Amino acid sequence: MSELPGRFCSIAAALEVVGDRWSLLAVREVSLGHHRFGEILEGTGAPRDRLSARLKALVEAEVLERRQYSDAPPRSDYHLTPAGKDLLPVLRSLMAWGDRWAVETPPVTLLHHDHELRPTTVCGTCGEKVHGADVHRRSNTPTT
Amino acid sequence: MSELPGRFCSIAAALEVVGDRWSLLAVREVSLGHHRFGEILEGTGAPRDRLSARLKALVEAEVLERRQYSDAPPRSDYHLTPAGKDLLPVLRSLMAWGDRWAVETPPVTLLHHDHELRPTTVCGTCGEKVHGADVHRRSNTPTT
DNA sequence: GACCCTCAGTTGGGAAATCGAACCGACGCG
DNA sequence: CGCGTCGGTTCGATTTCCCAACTGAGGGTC
Repeated sequence: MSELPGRFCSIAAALEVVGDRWSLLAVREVSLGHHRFGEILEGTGAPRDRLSARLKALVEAEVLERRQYSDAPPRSDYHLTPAGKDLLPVLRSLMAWGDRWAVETPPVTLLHHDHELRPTTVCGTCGEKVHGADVHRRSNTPTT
Repeated sequence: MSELPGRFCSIAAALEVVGDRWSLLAVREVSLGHHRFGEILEGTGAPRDRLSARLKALVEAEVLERRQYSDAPPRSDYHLTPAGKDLLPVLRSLMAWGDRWAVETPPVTLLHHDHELRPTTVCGTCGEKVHGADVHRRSNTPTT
């Protein structure tokens, strides 16, 4: 992780890992069950070399795991690590935003069990739905 | 919005708008109450020209609004539109991910009223906490 | 009015990332 | 042997990015 010029925060840190043009789309493809290079290539539309580099970086960052599933011919596929699975809420919120503000017709709907999923953020501590006005920042408590 | 080569989805559409290196950081700065160009510049660490271009694009995409608050000298500042405010859940989930997987020490804590906010995704329809295994995709219902 | 400062950009040129297309090597098939 | 597939890598051209310098409108001071 390089020295960042701006304010340090975990959003910037997260974007250092998955903030480029293709990473999140690659994670989306893997999460959709497309594990092989060619599938991810087609699903994302990324150039081969970019995808190759990104997958390498995501494996390095432990977002994806590369598994060799055949020796002859040598074939491997990509799977989500725990960190990768933890990106799914990010993808869901991004998709919800895109549905609302970046496309005319939402192309897919997520199903939660048998009904529509409407992703909603609540506070894990008190269970209450989160409204922007209720949230404030606290500097890191310097208690070592 | 250009023609995308890969699978069409709202995640890709969202990333077309805010998927570059500086957009989300700029939105973060504005959401933190830093509305002026110089503040956003310092907070993000972006080059001036990049930031200028990004802010222009975000205004164009109706994520930010530019308001002239002084004629002499001509000064304007940037505010979140409804679409911009709707990005806050994305930022929160990204921050939660970064806290967990991209930094050692979470530098800030969000407060919900007077206690720690732990962002959690629930289904808005049934209120149940969302687990990845419960979520499935449905193609767009072609019912016009 | 001369001088210097701030703020919000714009401009220019070089460095770096990105792109599409072509190529490569290991293998499988007939 | 010749062809096709899969998963990349390499190449050259294009695009984007970054940094530093400049602009331009105005303000503050003497």
